[in-house]
Amino acid sequence: MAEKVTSLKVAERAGVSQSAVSRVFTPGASVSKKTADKVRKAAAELGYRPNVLARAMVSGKSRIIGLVVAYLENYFYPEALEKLSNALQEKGYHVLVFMASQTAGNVDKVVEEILDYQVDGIVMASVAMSSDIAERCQQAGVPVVLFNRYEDREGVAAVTSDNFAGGRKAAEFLLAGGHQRIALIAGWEGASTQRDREAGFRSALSQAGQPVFARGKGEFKAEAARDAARSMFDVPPDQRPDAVFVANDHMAFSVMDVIRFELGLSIPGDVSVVGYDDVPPAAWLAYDLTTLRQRANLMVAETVATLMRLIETPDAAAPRKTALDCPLIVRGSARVPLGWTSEG
Amino acid sequence: MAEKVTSLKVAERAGVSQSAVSRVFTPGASVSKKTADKVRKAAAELGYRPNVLARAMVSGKSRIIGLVVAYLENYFYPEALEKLSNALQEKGYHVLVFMASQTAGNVDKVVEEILDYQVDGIVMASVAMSSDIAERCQQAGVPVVLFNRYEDREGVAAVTSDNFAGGRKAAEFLLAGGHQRIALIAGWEGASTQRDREAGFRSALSQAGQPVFARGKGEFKAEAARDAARSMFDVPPDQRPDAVFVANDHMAFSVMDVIRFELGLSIPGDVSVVGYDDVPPAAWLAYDLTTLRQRANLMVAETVATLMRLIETPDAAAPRKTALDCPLIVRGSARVPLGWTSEG
DNA sequence: TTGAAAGCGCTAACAG
DNA sequence: CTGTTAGCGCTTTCAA
Repeated sequence: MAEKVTSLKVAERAGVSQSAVSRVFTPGASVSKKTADKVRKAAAELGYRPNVLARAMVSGKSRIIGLVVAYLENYFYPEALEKLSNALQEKGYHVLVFMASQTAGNVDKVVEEILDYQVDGIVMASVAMSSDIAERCQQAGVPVVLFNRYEDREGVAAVTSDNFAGGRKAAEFLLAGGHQRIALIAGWEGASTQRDREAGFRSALSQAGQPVFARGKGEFKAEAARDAARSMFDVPPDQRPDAVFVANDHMAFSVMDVIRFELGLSIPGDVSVVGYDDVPPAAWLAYDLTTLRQRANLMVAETVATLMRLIETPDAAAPRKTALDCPLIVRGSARVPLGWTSEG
Repeated sequence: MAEKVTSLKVAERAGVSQSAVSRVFTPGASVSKKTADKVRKAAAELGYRPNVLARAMVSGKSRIIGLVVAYLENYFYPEALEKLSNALQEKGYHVLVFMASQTAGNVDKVVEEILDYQVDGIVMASVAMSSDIAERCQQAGVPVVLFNRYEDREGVAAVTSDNFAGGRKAAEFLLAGGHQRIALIAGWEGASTQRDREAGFRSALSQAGQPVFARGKGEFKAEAARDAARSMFDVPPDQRPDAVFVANDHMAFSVMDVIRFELGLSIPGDVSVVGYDDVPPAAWLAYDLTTLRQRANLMVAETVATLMRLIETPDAAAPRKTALDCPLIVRGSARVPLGWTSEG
């Protein structure tokens, strides 16, 4: 392997000082065109590129963003990851990925590791944050943005969709469809998204004077949702819900599989199903799932904007919590009330 | 934000030299238990953790692996990414992700950026590698492993499944099922995976004296596959294939949608479908897709092993190309020959 | 086993 | 505008 090409080598070849080389590669530094040309020429000949790590050390800015994810089985996240990585790349940042199982201590450990890399910021997708760790980041001066989760606690920025409103819309749609026995398969109780979706759902239902006919625990996992669906629907017809709101699409698919293929019921003939997220498979015709769309584009854009604001002005006002509107995408998995059209 | 805690601060508090602190945090360095205890105590009190970047600068090892991906819509990759990241994390490495569109120059640019981070190795998933860039990495002394692709060129390590054998199995299964008009929807021609799958498929077919009844271009994209399926199947019954091998699951789903929901044909009654990858949705009952399983676990394990070998012994023998066996998973989307059982 | 000293490759004042 | 001079926080000789 060839010798390492340093700025010093380039400087020698170009006949300038080493700092001149540095300046040429530092946007906004003052260099004469003549020097710049000489340096660029020498750099090109040598194949020189600045060492990002060295730069990070002295400048204190690594241009690395740590990303913690725990849940790539939910296809909302690959999409988000892709968009996030692209958006950050455009701003000259790169993403260091850390997988975290939702285990208690694990996330904390992972965040410590992230901090070791002197990241400029952290995005936590679908993971909860202990206050210990929040403080640790604060004290390290590293801004954190929660993605698709939030903490009630002050001072932690978060970007979500408006899950409460989304839950309401699901219920309203089912109500308008004339359903009488509306059930819910909930996600993992530890998630703010789950809590808000259920709260919104319940609020609309009770406003209409209807109870939640049945409630299953899906934990945001396909397996758990399948079990929940079995005990919810494998019952005599008169005890069976005629509609179910499933707290995310990932679970909704396995719920639909149980309803149609294990129990031989028809969707939406016997049961209407509404999901949440609008991941790509929701649009596949075999599912054709009516669902609340989380707009990954917008959520990512807002996340990046928030992060940049926090990085550039660390002493800014209290970090913002954003909740983006969440359109109902009407497809074929739930009976459509007369005259109702999709919001998407 | 509190002051930065450096090894020097810890040294002062522990009453030892700064290098003593360094040694305590360097596995395998020689320190007395007494010093170690003092240092650890001081470090804990101060919340000290070594700065990975500084360490990387002097040691030349960043413990960062660059990962280039281009294709997260194919759900084989999120799975692989998750497993890869986990496996690497266990070995004390972390993954810096770079999204690359398959555009010609783009990958090269991305790899340059990766190199700027002084990564210890690079994994390229589903992206081709120009020989320019291969040389660049070589000269920078950074080992590269191709994941789910290979280059014919010597000297580039690669991990794939045995796509030729897989293609053969697909054909043999369809043949054994008694199909007379077996078609193919191909992936992107630039990919070695596509070429091998098709070659294997053709080899078994011609060995049985059958032609490829029809061939569509799916490009590994759902949209393209949909169009290909439309023109392949929306024809008079006697010109219609009775079976189709689709070069990956991602495309197979949209092909199935066209066949069943747009054209009202039955699977496997009118048409048998076989895919490739065995991504999670292939097991969802609404698709229940017979497919060749790419064992992400094994592929990732092999990738990590290869990478570690290359990192630890840079002057090792010519990098290895591995092709892992690929079992046929028999489900309901293709007619099952009598007495045939799944390999998975 | 330990401390002192010399950098890793770069940026950021500071004079000139 | 440009060169000189200090480091960034750490590992690693080299003597002691």
